Amino acid sequence: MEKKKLKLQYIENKNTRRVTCIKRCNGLLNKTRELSILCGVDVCTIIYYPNSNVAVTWPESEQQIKKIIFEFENKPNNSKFDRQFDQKSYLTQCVKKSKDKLDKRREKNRELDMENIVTDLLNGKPIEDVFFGDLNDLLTVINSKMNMIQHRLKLLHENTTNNPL
Amino acid sequence: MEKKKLKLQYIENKNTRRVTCIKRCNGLLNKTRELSILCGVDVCTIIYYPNSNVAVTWPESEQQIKKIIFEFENKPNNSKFDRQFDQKSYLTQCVKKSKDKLDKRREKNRELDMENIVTDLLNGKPIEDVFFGDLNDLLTVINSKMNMIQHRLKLLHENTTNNPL
DNA sequence: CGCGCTATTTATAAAAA
DNA sequence: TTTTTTATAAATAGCGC
Repeated sequence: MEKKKLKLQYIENKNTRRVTCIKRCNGLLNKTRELSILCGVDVCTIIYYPNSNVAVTWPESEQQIKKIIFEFENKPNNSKFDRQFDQKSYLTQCVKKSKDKLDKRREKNRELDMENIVTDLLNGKPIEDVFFGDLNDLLTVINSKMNMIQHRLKLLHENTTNNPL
Repeated sequence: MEKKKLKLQYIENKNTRRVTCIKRCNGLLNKTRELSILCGVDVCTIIYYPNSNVAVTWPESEQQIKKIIFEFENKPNNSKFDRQFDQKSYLTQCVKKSKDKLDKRREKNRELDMENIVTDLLNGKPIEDVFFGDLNDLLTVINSKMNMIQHRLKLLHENTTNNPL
């Protein structure tokens, strides 16, 4: 049943689309209900079935839906349009956060690259084939690995000494 | 990381609830977006964060949300309240459907019970310990298993004959 | 059509960092 | 506390009846 990874685009095949629609509508309403119960949040979901005049909703009661809509339309501090901070500092913050994340990713990628190189070496790749620029980082990785190994050996030793079973 | 099966009830622990809320709000908005894109459905989700005046929504644009709400409030054949059939026959139908489902479940459970008994027997439980009332069903299960085995043996034989690799 | 199944993907609870 | 990771539960695509 070779289920392929979801491509997020309009499903052209009519029947497939219908089936998916039914499944996902149920899923969505269920998720809405769960969020409401688990976290005590005011939440509503309204779905219009295509080519029909039928709307399905959660909560199911028309009254409750109207209450939530009413709140939405009348709350002064509505939605995300009204921030506690001005637009510029908000954006600055966002950019900084993204940069930090990117840096972490890069670091992580670099580590993984190094691990791959180590694996290649262990599999017989000659050290001469490693790019010169990688050698420094490689050394760092190897040192850190050595430290880990020594640390674990020490723990193991302590364990064996204290619990000589 | 023993994640237990979700108990659908208000999460008392404040921190747990907050974390769950953030995750599930994101999940819910994402599911809403996916349904909309995959199936081309008009759909919206509105969430009020607890203890705040902030609402998060999908679609994000206030204009689009208002459009969907407007539809909801003005469509004549709104929602499930307007059925094509009268209430009584609808309920009768529902009850019958549920009963059928229950019967199927019972049957399935019975099968699983029998399989457990077979397992116990194979593990050395004496046949005398099996309840008398179960013996008949047990025989049925065993016969069906035997048929399956014979069927597969047959297939295997055909395969070997046709493709004598 | 709608149900049930199952391989996979996705979501997420809880632990670790 | 927030973030990341990990392991498990839940959703669901594709298929057959």
